[in-house]
Amino acid sequence: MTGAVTRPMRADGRRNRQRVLEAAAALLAERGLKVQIEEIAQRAGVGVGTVCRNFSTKEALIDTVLAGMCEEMLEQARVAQADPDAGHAFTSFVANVADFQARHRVLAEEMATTVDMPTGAVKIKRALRHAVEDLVARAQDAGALRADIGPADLAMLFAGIGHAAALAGVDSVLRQRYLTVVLDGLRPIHPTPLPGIPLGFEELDRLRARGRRTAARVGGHRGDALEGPT
Amino acid sequence: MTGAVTRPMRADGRRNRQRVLEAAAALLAERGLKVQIEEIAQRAGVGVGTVCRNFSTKEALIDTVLAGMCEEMLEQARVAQADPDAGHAFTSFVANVADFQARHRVLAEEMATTVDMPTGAVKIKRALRHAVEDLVARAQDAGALRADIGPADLAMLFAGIGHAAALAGVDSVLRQRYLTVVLDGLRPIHPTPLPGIPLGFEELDRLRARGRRTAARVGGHRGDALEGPT
DNA sequence: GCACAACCGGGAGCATAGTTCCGCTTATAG
DNA sequence: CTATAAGCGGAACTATGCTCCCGGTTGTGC
Repeated sequence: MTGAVTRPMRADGRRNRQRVLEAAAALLAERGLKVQIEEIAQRAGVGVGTVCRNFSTKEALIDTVLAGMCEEMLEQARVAQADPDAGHAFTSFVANVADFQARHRVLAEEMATTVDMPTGAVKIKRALRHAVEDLVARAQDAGALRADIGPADLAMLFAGIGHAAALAGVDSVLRQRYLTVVLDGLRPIHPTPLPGIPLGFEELDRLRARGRRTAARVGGHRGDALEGPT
Repeated sequence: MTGAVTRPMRADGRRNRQRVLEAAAALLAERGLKVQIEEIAQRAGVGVGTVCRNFSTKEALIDTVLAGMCEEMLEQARVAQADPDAGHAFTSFVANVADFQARHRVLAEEMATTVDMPTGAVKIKRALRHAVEDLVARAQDAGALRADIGPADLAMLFAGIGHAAALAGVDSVLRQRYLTVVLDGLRPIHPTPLPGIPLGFEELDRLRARGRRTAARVGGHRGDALEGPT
């Protein structure tokens, strides 16, 4: 499958690649998509050429980083699935994802502006979806989650929470506040029925495929502008 | 006060300026911040030169558009304030803002990525803040809104909702779903107390000022993220 | 109707950021 | 130890998009 058999790749090369990946992850986490290749190279202690040799394009690099993050999330989903208390499994998973998003600004941005999952992360993505479907279904069976919510609804809400979390930045207390509000809204005791029907991942995909065309990977370049409706 | 008295500005010039503003608003709404000046010019039926003469820079143009949007929001806040039912006033205002954000992708994006308020919209912003504070306080007095929420908390949640709404795109039903979830979470009947204290606008400002340039320097703080309510 | 200057269009110029290329360095095999 | 080529750095190249400018057009006052 790999060319590794014929040529094991030089040791220092492999090390550098790893350092680039780490530097990229760190910078993407704290600065978002607008980091420059040169910065990443500098942080990794290599030249830009090295970065570009390992990752033919900036997008490829970002995709690789994101794929790693997806794997991490999947792992958290697995942990949650192992929890015998379905309600707790669900809330803790949601909390972990929100926390994760807050720490990794890129992810939040990605989920915000675009939608394609990158690279060969397709497999991971599918696994993640199944895990989420399972967590949702079990939480609903256990009466810990309102029944009119679908797994993809959750994905959308994740995006929203992650967004608020990103704004809250380092303040984990604020993050918890908003997470709690949403979780309260997801409890089954609520009188207000949701309009429409629970959203599945297929519908979400269809919806996104349609609504996109404006989604670019490396979005706005501008640094500053406006504040909210405060 | 203005120089308008002495020099009425040529009629066609004024008309063109207006058309540019409208084109910009439309394109920003549907495509976000990454629209190009040239596109705007084309849509307005003028040359790029005309755009740049009226608005010295792209940012200035966007700021102007945003200022207009803020005014619109303020108007909606006023309408809500006129409602004698404090609870209904609150929910309808929130719904309007979410809807507004969904229709104007820029606003959502702006709220997402940046924070500085542009232009001389400062006055409008202040008025908007006071209106929101009033709406929140009255809703809480009326027992329609949980007491441990501050007006700035709301601003943060707005951002989250707006984000989810932007993802939902044109689908207003989906928008309604997520809005309902959050509104349910904001009801006062909830058992889960929110951590921290209600967020005021001053704290929000401070937080934002800090968190912006000082990028979230988040190492791996503890392994266990947020805990589910109970 | 005429003169003046405000306004217009769109191409040239400039800044930014990603990608490519090439001569030098250095790990690795024999 | 030497030969070889993988890997390295960073300058040059390229592409994109905002801003400025100039020659022509057109509204406006007389």
